[in-house]
Amino acid sequence: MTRYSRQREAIRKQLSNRGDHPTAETLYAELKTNFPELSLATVYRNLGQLVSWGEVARIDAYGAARFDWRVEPHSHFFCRECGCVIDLPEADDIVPHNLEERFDGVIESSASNYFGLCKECKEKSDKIAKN
Amino acid sequence: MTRYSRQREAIRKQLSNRGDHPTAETLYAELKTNFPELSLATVYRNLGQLVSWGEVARIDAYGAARFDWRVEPHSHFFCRECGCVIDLPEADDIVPHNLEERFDGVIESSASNYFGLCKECKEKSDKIAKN
DNA sequence: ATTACTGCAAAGCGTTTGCATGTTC
DNA sequence: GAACATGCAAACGCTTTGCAGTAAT
Repeated sequence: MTRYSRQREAIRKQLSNRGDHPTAETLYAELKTNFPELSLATVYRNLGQLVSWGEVARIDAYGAARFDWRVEPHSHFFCRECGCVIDLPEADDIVPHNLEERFDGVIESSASNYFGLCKECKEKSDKIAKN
Repeated sequence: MTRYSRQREAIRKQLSNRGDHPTAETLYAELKTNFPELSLATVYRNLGQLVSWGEVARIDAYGAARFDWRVEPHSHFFCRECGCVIDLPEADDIVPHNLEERFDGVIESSASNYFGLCKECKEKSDKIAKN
């Protein structure tokens, strides 16, 4: 059976308070300030549990995994400049019609990833281009 | 300038001969039989170059990266059972209309990933279910 | 009292890098 | 002979695991 743990509760709270998609390391650093004895392994272990319980989504990003409080399927944008990950305005993780008919296996889920420059990085590069 | 190398040529050939999406390790193991002095680092270095030259695509899969001779954008299916990666019948990596208008950055590319059971694994699990 | 959860450190995996040597131009 | 490419091993970054101790039920 699963038991209460202060650490898990803190991780849950921290992740739900942030709207974004922190890495385990980021979460760890933040929690560590008010929780000096916390260990990174505990963060990973708890995130793993939350994911397996369907409370949290794991975004297998390029580099370190990111964790997302929003579990409903939705798309993500990855900025190639600053590495940030942004929720896209609406879910479009819909399997295109015909695809399932023409594919011989079973498609259970899908994820669309978009790549480019986020607003901030776009503005920065525009500025540089003007000079 | 870039120079000829037997190793790079062998990697190119091996990757283009296979229709699938091998990992660096798989490629290395295969080439090693006819090329005993080959080093894994060389495989990684050359794959990296081929990717940066646009000759090969890197699929940042879950676990180890996979490499794909097909560079035109197309979707991939990941089997949760055997871990295989399959090209999907047709490219649908099209940025949904409206999305670019409602997103404040620049979307340069996208990738759709599908997850589930491949044909073989589906048949296996069907068989087990019948017993 | 039982057994889940913790912290720590060590190991794991995939990948990259430093360096001396070999190869291509 | 200049510079790119190689092989090897060591280091890397992210993540998991083994273990002895702590804490929740």
